[in-house]
Amino acid sequence: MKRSLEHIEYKEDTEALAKFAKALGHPTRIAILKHLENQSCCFTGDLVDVLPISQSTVSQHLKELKNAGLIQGELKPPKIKYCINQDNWNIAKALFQQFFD
Amino acid sequence: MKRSLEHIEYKEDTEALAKFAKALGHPTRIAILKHLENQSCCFTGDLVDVLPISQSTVSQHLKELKNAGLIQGELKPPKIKYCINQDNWNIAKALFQQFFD
DNA sequence: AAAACTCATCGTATATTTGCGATAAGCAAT
DNA sequence: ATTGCTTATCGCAAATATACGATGAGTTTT
Repeated sequence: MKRSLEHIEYKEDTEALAKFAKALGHPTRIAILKHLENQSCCFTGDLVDVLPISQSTVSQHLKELKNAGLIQGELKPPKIKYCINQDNWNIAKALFQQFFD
Repeated sequence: MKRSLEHIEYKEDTEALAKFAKALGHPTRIAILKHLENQSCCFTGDLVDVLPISQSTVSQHLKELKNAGLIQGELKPPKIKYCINQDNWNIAKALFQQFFD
């Protein structure tokens, strides 16, 4: 980008929807969320077993989903249990529903 | 990416949903689609007037939405009339609905 | 204390995305 | 034919995203 200063601004809902959509914009992350929907929760290792990518890459995708607010991690030493963040999930759901009429 | 060969494969629905989500993953493109939903159709110039970015950038975003199948362009010389592609829109809608339960 | 296990982070390489101005392409009107 | 209008494409620069192996941090078990 040439214009690094001055962010382009949009309405709050537009930004929020785009942010959620962006987080969903990779098949690995869709696969992770689908898995979490079934299992309701799971550990990172479970995902590494299921997905055709390395552990570090899985971890990175989890981080992005966490940043977007779609999932949350809970410490269950020595593992970490990931679940869908229901509050934000419902917000995302509502935004997409509204968007598609 | 280090592994440029051999694409990682996911289920068809997962790939399709991710592709649509990726296309929606930018506020400008959300804004464009929202505008098209209201107006049902519009010209590129209308969007350039409304959006805070240059004409060439608007054109690029339109191209991406077209590649994703979410919109289609119709020649109305000397302008181009863009509309939502209802068929694919409905497919996307169904995929998101199903995804969010 | 040491070894083992689980997961995140770092460093790196490459690909893709985003944005702009400039230019080209297509058509309409003069 | 030339001009003007509308939109796409090109060429570039900078930012982000994607992926990996290696390493680190934190626990648990031995």
